[in-house]
Amino acid sequence: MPELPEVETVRRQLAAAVVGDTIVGVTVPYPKVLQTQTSAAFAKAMVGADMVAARRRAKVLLLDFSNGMTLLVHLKMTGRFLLTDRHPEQRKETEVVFLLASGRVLTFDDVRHFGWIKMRRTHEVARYLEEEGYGPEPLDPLFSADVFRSRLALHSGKRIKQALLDQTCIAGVGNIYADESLWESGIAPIRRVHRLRTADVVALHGAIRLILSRAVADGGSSANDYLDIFGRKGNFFPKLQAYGKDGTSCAKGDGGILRKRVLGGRGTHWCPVHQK
DNA sequence: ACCTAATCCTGCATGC
DNA sequence: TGCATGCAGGATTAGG
Repeated sequence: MPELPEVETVRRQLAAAVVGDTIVGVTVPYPKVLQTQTSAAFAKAMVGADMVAARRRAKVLLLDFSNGMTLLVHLKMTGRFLLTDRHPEQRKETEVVFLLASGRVLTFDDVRHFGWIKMRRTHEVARYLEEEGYGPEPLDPLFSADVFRSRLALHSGKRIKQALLDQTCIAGVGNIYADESLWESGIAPIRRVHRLRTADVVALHGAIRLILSRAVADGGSSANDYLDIFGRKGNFFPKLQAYGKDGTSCAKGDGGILRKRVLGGRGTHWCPVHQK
């Protein structure tokens, strides 16, 4: 399920491979994915537009076009862009097809139809994001432990796992990297935020940045469905130490057996020995 | 203020 | 083999 590292990987690939190309045709086999336009209006606006930038905020891709519009794309769990040299075989999960001037085809697929695409004027995107209230970008150099502490203070009564999943607290962290960061920093997911000591916050801050940057460097994790725009899996999955590791012994070497329980509706994995 | 359940949706794993 | 069940989950929302 795409989180910051997976979305960032897709962003980089689109920036390198698609920016500069021009959309020459659009079809929308699954119009419900478009949250702000009809298929006809969408196609009319996009045909002839050049992709001029691929940005990201939280888990949202921001694709800027020369027509002054930006596509905001959320992959949710199974959304994916796929870039191919020639027109792909028809797939029932394909939601949007972009024909490019280069002759290549970019599709947006989503088996579970959770993802969405919105269109906004590029100059209004900053305001849109402001209204969504996303928290700081964890890999931003300005995201210090102090900033993290002040964000957490807005969620003081929650369990730390749920604060990490709240995009208004910190942006881009999802279920996998929340569990990994808590495992790395030795904090139990059920801990209340206001019970965290400064040293805990500093450790967690460092763990989030370390793990997310490593995962970005590895092209993300393919735990279930994630594929990049070339249909390849990410390389970080084998490096996960907590997610999906329930029943196995803790890699910290403390003799703990990782457990799993549902917390806030999300499968949560942790080591009962070193995570306190 | 916080919690859980339901919702959206399909594929896959499990169990009988 | 085939059928039913449940589980996975990002984010939002309704209800407790």
